[in-house]
Amino acid sequence: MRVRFAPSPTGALHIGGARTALYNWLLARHAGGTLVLRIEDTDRERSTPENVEQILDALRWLELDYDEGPISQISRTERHQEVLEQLLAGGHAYRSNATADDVRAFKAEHGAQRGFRGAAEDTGAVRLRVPDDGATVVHDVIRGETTFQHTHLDDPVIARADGSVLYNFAVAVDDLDAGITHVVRGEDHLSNTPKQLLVLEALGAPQPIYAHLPLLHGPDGKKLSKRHGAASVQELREAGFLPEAVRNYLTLLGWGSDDDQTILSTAELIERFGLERVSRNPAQFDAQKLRWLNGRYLRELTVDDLTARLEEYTGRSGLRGAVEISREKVQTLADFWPLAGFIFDGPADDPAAREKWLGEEGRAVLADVRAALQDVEPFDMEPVQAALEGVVAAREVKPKAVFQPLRVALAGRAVSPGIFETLVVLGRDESLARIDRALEIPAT
RNA sequence: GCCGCUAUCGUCUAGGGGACUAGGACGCCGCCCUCUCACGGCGGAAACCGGGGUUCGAAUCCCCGUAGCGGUACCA
Repeated sequence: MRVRFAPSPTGALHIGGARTALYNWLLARHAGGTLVLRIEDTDRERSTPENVEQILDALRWLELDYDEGPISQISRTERHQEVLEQLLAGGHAYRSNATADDVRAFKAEHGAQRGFRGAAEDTGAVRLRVPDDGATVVHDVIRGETTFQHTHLDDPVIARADGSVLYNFAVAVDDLDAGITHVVRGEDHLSNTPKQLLVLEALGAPQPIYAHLPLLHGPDGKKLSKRHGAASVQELREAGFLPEAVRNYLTLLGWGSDDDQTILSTAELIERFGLERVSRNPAQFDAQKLRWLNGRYLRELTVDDLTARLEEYTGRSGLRGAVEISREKVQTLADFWPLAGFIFDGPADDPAAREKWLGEEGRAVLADVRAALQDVEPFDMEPVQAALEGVVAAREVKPKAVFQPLRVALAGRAVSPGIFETLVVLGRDESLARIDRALEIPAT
């Protein structure tokens, strides 16, 4: 099996493209086949080296490796010209100066469902000659057979007047030369497939096996964009998702295992993925579910691993203790700092929390807490907990009445990791200092 | 307009003529756990687009309609 991923470098790698890459990768790894990476850069206006680099970077982050390439389509210009001449010489293609207006006029005259046929000229763009009769049938693993009547097809332009080739021609030739056995790509290419098939047929070449994947949409059914949470791999990364969780989630968008299992490691995905079970309906990207899944993966990591990833993500170091007490409470790497940053940067400023918990009553409690913590020895979970529970018992109040004022004193907010854990991570000196500071600030 | 694809809970899906009073997951709601927020556990609400067929019997097969999406570029 030889598959390929062929993005065009006209922007960042979008989630839909990432899923296409992932499916091809899973297929190749499952079958012990070869994944070829080809950069479809025949649109020279929109293709940039920066975009190529971004795509490669996204694939690296997703940990999707390829076996051949990246091959630039532009680098194959010579070969394209050769094949073009071959088609021209064989009468399968012709030059024509017909414009889009000419095509429209033709249809106005012959009916909209009648495909455009041009007359051969000495100059102009190169059009592929579509037979007048018959049909081209696309055999698709996912969709079955789709028949395209030739009479409905326009003679497609396969090379511009300046000689540069167009997508539907280049893709057919490149897949052929690369020995691609399975073309797995988005459904938006289904309608173009007969054109590519016609090129192959004119060349007397065999057909690859096709599989057109359902498209991905945003929560509103529209094209995926940033306001849906993320549209590109880069945005996913910045949002603090783990590549392994993204692989799991993206695979599930359009495919389900036979037992409908949700959490599947990459090894399991490789083991179980197959084209037969790919869905035919478009799927909507659901950032909520990704978050949940990401949280599951996050909690599977060892503290050391998670710490390393968070230190890379935040650019800070010495995070281990804070990570250890926060991991139950975060779903993404991005959730960590808002929750635990106070440990390093000092208490947050939340007037509402202060007002609610550090009034007269709260401060009185805090004073007791301070006294109780002062002599705790050692300053570890158990003794600290015992000391605080002593305050609760002595004051005959609900635990919350003691813990919340303390929390606000330490974190500046009403939400934080567990209070005993937080105290221990901060240490006695820092904890007492923060309590003192809270007591100094006048009640509002 | 024309050509084509698709159609099960809000979302991702299981289902491939009787096993369906339609299963799972996210989300949502309730309860439990509980120092906040989470995590975890338990329970609940929630769907076969509409209409015709075929059949003893359709979520499952066929047709029509409708809707969504894609293509219709000298874009990819």
